[in-house]
Amino acid sequence: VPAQRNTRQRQAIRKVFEETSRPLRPLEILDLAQRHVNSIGLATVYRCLKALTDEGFLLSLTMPEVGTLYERADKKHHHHFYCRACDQLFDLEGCTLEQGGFVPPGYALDSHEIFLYGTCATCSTGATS
Amino acid sequence: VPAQRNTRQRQAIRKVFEETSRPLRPLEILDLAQRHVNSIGLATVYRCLKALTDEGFLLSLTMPEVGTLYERADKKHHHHFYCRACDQLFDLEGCTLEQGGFVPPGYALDSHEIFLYGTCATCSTGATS
DNA sequence: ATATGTGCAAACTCTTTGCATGGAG
DNA sequence: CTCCATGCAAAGAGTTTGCACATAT
Repeated sequence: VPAQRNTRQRQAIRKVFEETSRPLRPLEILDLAQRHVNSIGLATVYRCLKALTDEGFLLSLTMPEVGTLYERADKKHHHHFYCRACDQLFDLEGCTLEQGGFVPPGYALDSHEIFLYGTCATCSTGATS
Repeated sequence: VPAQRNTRQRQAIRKVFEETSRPLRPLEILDLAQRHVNSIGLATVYRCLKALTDEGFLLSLTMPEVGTLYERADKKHHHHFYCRACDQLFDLEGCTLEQGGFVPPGYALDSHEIFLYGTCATCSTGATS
């Protein structure tokens, strides 16, 4: 990770995530960051999001039907619940995969998606690529 | 669902999915469909995919890092395992959410994503929209 | 015969990149 | 003073849409 300059733009984006814990879309981030540095452009937002993700401050999250969002990386492992009614994303405490189907009381579950990433049996075994 | 004409293009796309059970990307579908009807265009592929999804023949699946894929809707409920090594998507038997962390033997799990969709407690309770 | 489906190209959205200028170190 | 980061605009991917023509019914 090369050294990062502490520009006003980068500070502004950091501040946005210090002010908000919910996952944010790039355009929301641009809008919120412009309140601190009004000349900031979308390309800079994208570049900073990438840099902040690489340096471990942010995590990116691509949610089917919703798009790509960014959130702080220092939250503990969790998953997300998207409410189609209010178009908002909620963090879920704990991990459904480990805990067996935990959904907060009062939440009505329509559907779910589980994606697993790794190495398949064939690739694990022999192949050096 | 309005009546659908049984065009050669639509037949070709149906045939592609009868020949392959793994999830396919739009460009792969175009390529495979062109073997049956070589004049078919990408816009038609997209329109047919939408129509075939609406009529329940296909399901679409947007996988983070991988993109949007389509697969036949008549498979039983399952999830997917993406192997980063071979860039292939595998169907998983059964549902991890219900069965508690099932991963086939030999598969090495790097990471996972779980997305839940529905209505949150607040929206469930009062609000008529 | 008639209206829906198709093919092409243009439009759109989201994201990335090239280049000249600005500012952190 | 030097180089990295920024802002803008253009370029790319992926997907959708307008329009004239083809074709299933």
